[in-house]
Amino acid sequence: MTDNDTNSTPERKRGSGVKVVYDLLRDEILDLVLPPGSPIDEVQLAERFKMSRTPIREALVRLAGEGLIDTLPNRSTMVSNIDFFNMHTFFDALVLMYRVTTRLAAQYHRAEDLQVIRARQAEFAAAVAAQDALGMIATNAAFHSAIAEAGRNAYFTGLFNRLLDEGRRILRLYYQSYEDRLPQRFVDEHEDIIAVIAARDAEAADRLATIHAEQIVQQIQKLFARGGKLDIAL
Amino acid sequence: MTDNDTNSTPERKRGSGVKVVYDLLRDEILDLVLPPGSPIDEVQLAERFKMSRTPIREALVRLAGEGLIDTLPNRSTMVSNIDFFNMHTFFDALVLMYRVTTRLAAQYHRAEDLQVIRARQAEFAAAVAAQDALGMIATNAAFHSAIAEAGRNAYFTGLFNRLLDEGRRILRLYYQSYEDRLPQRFVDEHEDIIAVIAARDAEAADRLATIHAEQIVQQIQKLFARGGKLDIAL
DNA sequence: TGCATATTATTTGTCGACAAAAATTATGCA
DNA sequence: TGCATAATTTTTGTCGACAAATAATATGCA
Repeated sequence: MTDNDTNSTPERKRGSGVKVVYDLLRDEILDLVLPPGSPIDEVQLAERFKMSRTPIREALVRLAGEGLIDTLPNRSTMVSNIDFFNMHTFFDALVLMYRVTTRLAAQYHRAEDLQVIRARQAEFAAAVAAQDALGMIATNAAFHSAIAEAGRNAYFTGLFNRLLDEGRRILRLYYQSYEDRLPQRFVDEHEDIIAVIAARDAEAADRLATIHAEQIVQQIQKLFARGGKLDIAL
Repeated sequence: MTDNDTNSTPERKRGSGVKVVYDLLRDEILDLVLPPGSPIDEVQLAERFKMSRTPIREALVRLAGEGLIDTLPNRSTMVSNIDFFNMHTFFDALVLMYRVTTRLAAQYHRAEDLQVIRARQAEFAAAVAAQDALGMIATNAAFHSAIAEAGRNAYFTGLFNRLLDEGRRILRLYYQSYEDRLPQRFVDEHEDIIAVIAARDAEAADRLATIHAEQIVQQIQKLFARGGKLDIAL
């Protein structure tokens, strides 16, 4: 099965290889196309992407740095597991980042930020209307990520985006069982959040974000039963 | 100065190369041995560590993932700059993480955690007594990192350790000018923090951590003048 | 001399190959 | 047959080399 068939230029732009592999693997992991525990084979990926193992390995190192894959020293690499036992730490962090980023957005956003946020909200509403579960997950994350960007704190957006990624995996699990559910309320809450951000009301933003975040956390917790939440008043 | 002296086996354990390079470069960056803007030359590092460019590059990819170095696509790599213009985002994140990690430590710590924390505090006190500026910076970070570990939230400890790293660079700048200063108060405040953690008083832990964090922030801000702070009540 | 273009040099990204570790299978002995 | 040891296979970590991309330098022309 020699593959030097008719292609004249097997050329892809230099340096683009890692990004292609990284982006695709990342999406496949977050969408559970590669479920937790899936083995990652360098040689196999090299064949699949028609490149040597070097750029593949660089992409894997990056993914490992973000905790999306786990690498055993001299042995196998696999998609990292979802830590159900410590799920509460995820919820604690998610709620706090929802609050902080929304609050900072109310304080520091500029006019153009609101346009982006409203565009994301429109996409989310469209996904909800279309009953597109995967689309809802992705656009919801994009919506809140846009809010975080308006807050202009790279440390918070960094952690938050990571949490949203992990949430994408968890929600993917969730929506596999429930399919489509409780969406319209989220759309309405998003509108309220946009309003208080536009009004630069940091306290209200904090309050609404808290409610919004705990709402979604509770929905997920119904599935992965477990008690207690971060007792932090702000 | 050829150094293939008497050693028969120039062999270093397989897979250990990246860690050596990563750890050393990381320390040199955080201690400002490699100041922001320093060029990173792969070939030069390969010669220095007597290995090929492959493990060097992997170490660099990791460092880039943590934001410690910046990589221009097809061109040079250099130690990332300290973003003085957005220093307030650093302070906001640092204060919040001080609070959250200390609060969680009060809630979730175990007996053995306190032993570790007290050991770190002893090391910090020793560094203060010895007027060892570099030691103070490192042991102070280790002390708070140990508290964060006791809080058992990997998301928070991840961001916090990153902030402590960045703080190590900034403090290194700070202590270069002021040398030794205001240390005993920090030692005392540490003791108070340990006490409220041991008493499992989350509210007090939050309060003391806030004061402690803002204390250090204000000291640094005196140098890098700039107003405003995260207006978040908790 | 001043500037645009061409040549050279430097550095990065990618490749194929080899060796070390671990896993897997085979072999030998009781 | 059962188990310890040895051979084989598989997969990872490392290496040296080459080519593309950029920077630095040289060349030619007005």
